[in-house]
Amino acid sequence: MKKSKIMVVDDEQRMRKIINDFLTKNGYTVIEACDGEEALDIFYEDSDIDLILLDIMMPKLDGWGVLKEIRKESKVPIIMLTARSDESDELLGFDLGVDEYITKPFSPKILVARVEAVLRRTQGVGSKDILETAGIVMNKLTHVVTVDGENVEFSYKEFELLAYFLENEGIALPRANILNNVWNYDYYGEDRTIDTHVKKIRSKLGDKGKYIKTIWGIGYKFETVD
Amino acid sequence: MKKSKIMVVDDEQRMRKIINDFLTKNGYTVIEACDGEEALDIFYEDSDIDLILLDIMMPKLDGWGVLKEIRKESKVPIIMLTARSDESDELLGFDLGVDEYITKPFSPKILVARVEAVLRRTQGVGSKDILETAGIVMNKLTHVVTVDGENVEFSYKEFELLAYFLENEGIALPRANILNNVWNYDYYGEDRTIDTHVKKIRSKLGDKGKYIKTIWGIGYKFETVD
DNA sequence: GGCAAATATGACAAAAATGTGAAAAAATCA
DNA sequence: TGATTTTTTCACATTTTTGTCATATTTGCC
Repeated sequence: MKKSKIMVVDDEQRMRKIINDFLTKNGYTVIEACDGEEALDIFYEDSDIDLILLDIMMPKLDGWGVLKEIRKESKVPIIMLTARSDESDELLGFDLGVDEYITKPFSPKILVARVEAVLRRTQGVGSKDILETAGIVMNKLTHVVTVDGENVEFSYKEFELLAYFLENEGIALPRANILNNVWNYDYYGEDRTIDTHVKKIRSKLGDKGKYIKTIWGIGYKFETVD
Repeated sequence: MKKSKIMVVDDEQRMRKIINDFLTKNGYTVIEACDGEEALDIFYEDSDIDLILLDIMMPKLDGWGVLKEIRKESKVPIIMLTARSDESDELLGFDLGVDEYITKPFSPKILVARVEAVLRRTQGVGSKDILETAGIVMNKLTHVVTVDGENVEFSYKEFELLAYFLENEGIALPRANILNNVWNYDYYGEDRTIDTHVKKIRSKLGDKGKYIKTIWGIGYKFETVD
């Protein structure tokens, strides 16, 4: 299996080194960022980061800021590093999409165990090939989609686009992002092509077509709320 | 059943990676050695190796040397990788206790088939030799296919391709995957060759040809649903 | 409400992918 | 070697998908 790439964001050089060493020893590829802004820069540059270890207390942009920013357009798993175990912090974080907490100081074993657990949870067999929400089941392996158990045919592009929506459930996706992720990078056509595909997907989804919300002036968002 | 551990000995990094990938994909544990001396070191260290894939041409200590050395004290099954099919080499090898030969370049299927055959011969059990679905029966050992009891002739490539389909029943197979798994790794021909073979297989399967579904923009899928 | 901008929709044409038959190339066999 | 079989390529027909456009509708905002 491919080595997972982990970004460690912490302002203390020593802490970064400790974490880096342990993760590297356990077969992970590690990238370091020393503050929130750098973390965002790296993240936007390098799209294949599998997990982020994020310290809360940092200069410039703190962990919460980074978290919010990233959650606007990605569901990459994030583990927060917190100095003390503060319950209110944790509650806030889970709402914002934190996957796990590690309280400093921690043992290397805990670190690796949590990282592995989160990665297993997020990229484990099931979650990778089968997307499921609100009665819509997409099987990427068999390339079959069922809506409330009924088989529905999707063309290649439609399939890819719907998959992208489901993989980013709850996230507002600007047209530019959609083009970048579902179309080839060398596609220079109209934005509006997306609209046409969305139209077709909505109609094929029947009742559930409404879950593809239009975000006026931005793009679309898949959300299973009425 | 316990995963078999296989040691791959070859000086070419690329070759090791190819073999490693395919064996790992097929559920084996793989250990790599990049020359004869390293192979012996590893073998003496790690006593529970179940099979060795041994390249003949290597610097320092070549495949024959490793073979002789290991045969002094072990009967571990050994498959030799040879660049060309040289009969005198093969005869020499069988005398020295070679279990099988694989001539480069080889297809992944051949690799896995030989490995499985040797392991079966040496450790018993195993049975992935007969594929059967919807009235189509393929015997990989005898290379005989029957459709509803009627014998149908398939050429080598057709047989391999159909077997690949049956082994992956229900899974959408991209053309690239098909090429990688059914053709040799050094095949750089057209995608469309697959189409031609599919055409022939479909016609030979008669009614059941329809079970090879076309997945537009992707490739094919074998599925016994109408 | 009315206006401007953005999105939805249906129709259509362009583009892309596949099916097919035949010929070329390669491998195999006698 | 020549003949035969298998495999690959090619050209063209066919099918499906995809993108664009014109028009209708909706939305945000004054």
